[in-house]
Parts: sequence; C-alpha cells; structure tokens
Amino acid sequence: MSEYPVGATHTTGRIVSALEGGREAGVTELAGELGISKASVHNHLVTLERLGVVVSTDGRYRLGLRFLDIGMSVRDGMPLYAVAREETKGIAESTGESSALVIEEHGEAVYADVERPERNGGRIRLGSRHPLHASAAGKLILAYRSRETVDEYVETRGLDRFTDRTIQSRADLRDELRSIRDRGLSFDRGEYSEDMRAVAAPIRREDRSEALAGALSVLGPAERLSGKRLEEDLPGIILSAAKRVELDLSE
Amino acid sequence: MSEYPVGATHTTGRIVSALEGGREAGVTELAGELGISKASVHNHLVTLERLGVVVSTDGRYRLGLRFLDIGMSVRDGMPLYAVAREETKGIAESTGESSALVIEEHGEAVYADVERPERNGGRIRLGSRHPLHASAAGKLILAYRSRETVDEYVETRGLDRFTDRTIQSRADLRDELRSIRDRGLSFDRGEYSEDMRAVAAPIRREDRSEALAGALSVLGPAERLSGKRLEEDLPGIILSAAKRVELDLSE
DNA sequence: AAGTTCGTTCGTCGTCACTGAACAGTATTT
DNA sequence: AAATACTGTTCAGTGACGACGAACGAACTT
Repeated sequence: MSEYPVGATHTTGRIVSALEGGREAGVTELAGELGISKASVHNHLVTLERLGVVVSTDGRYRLGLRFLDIGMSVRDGMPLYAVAREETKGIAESTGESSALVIEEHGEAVYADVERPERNGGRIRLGSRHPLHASAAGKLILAYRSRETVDEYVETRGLDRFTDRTIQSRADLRDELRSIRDRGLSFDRGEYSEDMRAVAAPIRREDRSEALAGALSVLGPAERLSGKRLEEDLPGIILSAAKRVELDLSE
Repeated sequence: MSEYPVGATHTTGRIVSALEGGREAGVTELAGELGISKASVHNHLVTLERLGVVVSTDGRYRLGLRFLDIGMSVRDGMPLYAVAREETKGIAESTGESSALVIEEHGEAVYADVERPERNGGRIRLGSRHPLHASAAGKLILAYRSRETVDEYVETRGLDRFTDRTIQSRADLRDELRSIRDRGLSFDRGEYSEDMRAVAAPIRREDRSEALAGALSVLGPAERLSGKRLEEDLPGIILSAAKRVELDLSE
C-alpha cells in the first residue's frame, strides 16, 4: 500500500493546501509549483469548483468559504465544545483576556474555541494549530499521555524552536511534563512567542483515561500577564472553570 | 467532458459531505449510504486521515478541525473582511444585535463574519449559507445583478419556500428587487424564518460594476426588530456603515 | 500585427481507483 | 463458552479514467 491509497485525492489536497490563506492562483502557476501537468491541475480545479469549495473568476482560482462552513459545523458538533462554551466565555469576561478551548488533533494543539481573539495580538485564532511542546495547553495534553506517546511525538515532529525559552531537549520536556502533572496546571512563559504568556488547565474524561478531553487556556501579552496575576489569580480562575467543565461532561 | 473531471475527488467530496456536522461514522455505514464499496470508502478515509482532515478512533471516522483552519485562513485573507471588520463590530455594539458581513458564492448568501451570533437564536453562524431569495442580504445581492443572472438563479435553484412570506414567484421577486435597488436597502420580514427580521445595506465596488462586493446586515428576533427601530433606526445605522466600508474599500 | 502569455480542450497511454471476496478482529447472542 | 454477526481491513484483478504533452483560442504586450 502506498502512502496515500487514493492518489487523486492526495493531489487535490496538495492543490487545496497551495491555495490556503485565500491565495488566488492560475493553472500554470500551480502546475509549475506542484510539478503537475496543467491539464491535471485544471481538472482538479474544475472538480473542486463543481463541488462548491473553489471559486473562479476569469481564469484565476481561489478557495471559497465552504471550508469555513464545514469546519464550523464540525466544531459546533463537538460535545466538548457545547459543554465548555459558556465557561470559555466566562473566563474571557472575568479576566478580560483571550480564552480558549484547546484539543489535540494529529499531534497538534488545535484551538476549537477562542474568545476575544483580538486580545492576544491576533496570533491565535479559531482553528489555529500549534506544536504540542510549545504551548501551555499543548504541554498539558502531552503531560497526561503515556511516555511512549510523548516519545513518539518528539521523534516524529521534533522539538522545533520558536524562542530562547522553547523546550529543546527530551529531558527538559520530561521534567516539565512531570511538574505539570503534579500541579495539574501548565504555563507558557514565552516559549512560542517571546512576549506571550498563557495558563492552561486540564479537562479530564470521566473515566480518568490517559488522554485529556481537552484544555482551557487564558493567553495574552506578557505586559498584562505577569507576577501574581499570572501565577495565582489566573490559575485559580481557569482551574475552577475546567473542573466545572469536567463535571458537566460526565453527566 | 463528464460532470466531475476527477471522479476520485468527487467521491472524496461525497464522503466529506456525509461526515459534515461532526458526524462519526463507520466504513460499512458510509459505503452503504453512498453506494460505494467498503474498500473504496476505506481507501478514501485513510487518504483523508493522512492528509490531516479526518481523524479516526478505533475504526470510526469523523472530520477534524483542519477544515476550520483552512476556512478561517481563507476568510482572514479576504480583503473585504479586513476592511469591513470594524464596521461589522461597530454595528453589533451600537445596536446590541447580531451583525454580519455577507458575500455571494456559488449562488448562495454566505456569512463571512458574524458578530454576536448568540443574539439571533443560533440560526446564523459564521460560514452559514442561505438561498439568495430568502434573506435581506441575499436579495440585495440579487438586486444588483443583471436580469439574466437573476433568471438563471431562479431556474437553477428555484424559489424554495421557508415560510408564508418567502417570495414564491418570479414576478414578486422582480418587483422586490426593483424596490430594493431604488431604496438601496433590503429587508427580511420573516421570509426565511417566521420570527426573524433583518436589514441589509449594499457594499458596492469602486468601479460601480454590476456585482456587489458584499452586504452588511443586522438581524435578530421580530420581538426586538420591529416598528420604527426596524424601519428607520437600523437602516440609518447600517447604511452609513456600508458607505464607510465602500469608501475604505476604494483606497 | 507578430509575439507571448494565459486557460482550456484534445487524444493517447498506462496506472490506479474501484470492486467483490476473503480475512481478522470484537461485541453480542445463545 | 461457543457461535454468530457484526465490524474494519487487506487482497488481487481489471477496466475505467487520471495524468501527460501537444494543440487550440483568447487576451494582452510589444
């Protein structure tokens, strides 16, 4: 079995990825870039347009908002989102900062809900994906995973460095994860972005199984998130919110 | 040329659509439903999982949030969104109601931005798609299109009926569109949902070309949107906001 | 008006996407 | 505890069709 059982779908995926971010491109452009024949790229684009996910205007193509529609329908269908929604909002209201519901997907931390995204400098938005080892919520998710799973993560994704503070060694990661598990709380003090801080609390499953259901997180600029506020006030708020979500989830 | 030049991609699209709304399904289930062999469905799902858009847990499959990520990146990349964003927010703040930026795509009204979605009863959310003839913004978009384009819309999509007030005949639609063009303003008084009201104002392009760039809209329950507020106050607010967007857009 | 781009269309070939059937687990039933 | 009835997955064969290179036609540029 090859890497991608359905090659044509793989090609479609590559074309879609190339058009991410609302980029508008022509057939020849894409064909050259992806190393696919013009005719083939054209066929894929026409198919995608008929499916309603691509729009074309006089020969140039771009992704439409159908992706957003599908994505929102998926998000709204998540049981955890329905349960955590009000708490996420509540955190943003009581703190005045960005708050988020984060889940794990394909080895990444994914933001399934973000309240007040404008308060984090536009760095994190709904649907954002970040490496697990370089965010408060991501580390939290890793902390509740088995050692093998963590090792596998490090091997396949590596410990990409974003700032001086990004965890760089497996040993450091292991120490940090233990400390997180002990406290039931996770901090990010500029490990992904120099001037950003975050606190995250775990949402465990009813059966207390290994993997977390998700994490709640508060995030914002270092100038507002520091000292006692970062170390004591926010942890208190977010921990109790996460506990309430856990309870609601088990009903 | 067939309907879909790349058949495999079409199949993938059908599978994805079947999984919309966060539905979790098994291979056999999908195969039976779509009339495709189990093996084929399996191949598509494995491919989609490798591409990172599908997640599987012990044999059951569902869409992941990658769609949301792509969709948000497309939305954030829209020039109109960047320009209209603050005005959309402003409308929601000054009215306390849901406000939206709406564009046309594949013959549907698409909500590219929705502020305070909770204030419209959860009926309209980011990425929602509605028929053009049964919403304030949709009718507005049709109103600035050529007669042939409108005829084509009616022929291909038909005038689906949602409430007693939904426009049912081509003649009524023509009259309504003329009136909208004359006033430069569009109302929805329960044409899509019995107890919903909306007002929309056009965002024209600099070159004054036929097609609108989009529309701004306020929407909410009939109990709050009625009388002078619906007929005079909201139109004033939304018209001036749309005008400002038009100006910003032409810079 | 010749030239250069583009998107699109056209056949042709060789591959691979689809099928039906066998396999391997797991849950349910008896 | 054995048997049944579901799953999801793998397998091998084949015929449709996806990929390619080339030709086409339209739209700008020169």
